[in-house]
Amino acid sequence: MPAVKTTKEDAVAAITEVFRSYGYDGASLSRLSQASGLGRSSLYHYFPNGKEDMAKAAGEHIANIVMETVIEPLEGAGSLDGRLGKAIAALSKLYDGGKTSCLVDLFAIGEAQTVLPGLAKSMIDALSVAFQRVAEEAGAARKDAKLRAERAVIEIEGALVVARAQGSGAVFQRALARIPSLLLENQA
Amino acid sequence: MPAVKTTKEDAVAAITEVFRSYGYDGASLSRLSQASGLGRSSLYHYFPNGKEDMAKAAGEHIANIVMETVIEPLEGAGSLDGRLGKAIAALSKLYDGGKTSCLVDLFAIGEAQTVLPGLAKSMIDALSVAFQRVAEEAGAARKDAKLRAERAVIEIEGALVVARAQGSGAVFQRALARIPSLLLENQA
DNA sequence: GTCTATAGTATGATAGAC
DNA sequence: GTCTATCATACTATAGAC
Repeated sequence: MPAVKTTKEDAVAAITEVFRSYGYDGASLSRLSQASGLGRSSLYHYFPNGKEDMAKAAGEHIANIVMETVIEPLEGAGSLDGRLGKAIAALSKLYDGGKTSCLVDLFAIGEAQTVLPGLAKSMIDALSVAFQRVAEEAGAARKDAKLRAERAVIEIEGALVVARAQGSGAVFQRALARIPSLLLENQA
Repeated sequence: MPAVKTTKEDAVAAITEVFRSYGYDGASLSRLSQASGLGRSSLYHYFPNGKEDMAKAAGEHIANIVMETVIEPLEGAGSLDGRLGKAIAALSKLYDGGKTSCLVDLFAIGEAQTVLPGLAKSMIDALSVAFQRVAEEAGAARKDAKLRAERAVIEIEGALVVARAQGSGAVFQRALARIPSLLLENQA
């Protein structure tokens, strides 16, 4: 078998990072081409609808990572603390300790909203539901669990914004550390 | 005195809303011109350095509003509850109940970071310090107060992101309602 | 699949008349 | 201060050779 050079998967990963750094509008084809190592023509070969397709691929890429490394561990086997620990570790890795942004944030700005309708909302909903189930399993009533989950998601998104503004991921790490007590503590 | 038609102040307000809706990259001169009612030439008359100057004006505009309607009331006279209530009402108005975005978020993306260095951080810091003083006045130790303030700022920024993703301001209103207990409750 | 070349459009920005 | 006209550049996207 020949040595794999640049697979589409590699390109999608590189493209995703460009969108996460520059947002939809700021992710020009020049940057996407340079980051992926693919020329313009190659980009259009893999993504016939151009930038729009690339953004969709980036969204799916991140959604898959979140599903596999955050949501599934939360719904898997093991102790609540252990499952939550895995999810939090995955979030820390996904956002590079607070140094990278969230596509939910960036893809809900301006025109990106119309090219990727529903993506941001569906990702927020998926994480909220998973957190809610964790809180319910810990003994919280449905309504309380829903609120706790909402607060956990807000902490994550808010801490990423503050971290980016401050140029330091420390605030994100502190926020992640609060998630367990936020979801599990002081249950009836 | 002649009837005031379109003052620079009005233009800045309109321009600010464009940046808040589309981000720095998405705020094209066409949109800025249309929203402000000023032609391209007029825009360059008021803002000699073009888009960069407009973004700076937008940043200063928002910073002034935050200072006058949020920070100053927090540091003014009256009961803690009353002052905090004023600040929260101002935040609700500033973000239109969660329907508009925060420039701290949008101006910390991609190239906007370099054209407006420090703006996002300084706004986060100013609000954090004001919240911290409130928590300290309520009896919190400095370290605890600093953490409470950080969490309050995270709640605001995070709730705005989630609200935008969900297309509903309800989550932002709930977050604002949590600020008082977050800063004042369970003090030693 | 990747290359070169280029179309067509939008961008940010200027010049000069009024 | 606003207008028309325009510049140079960057953009997304496409065509056709290889």
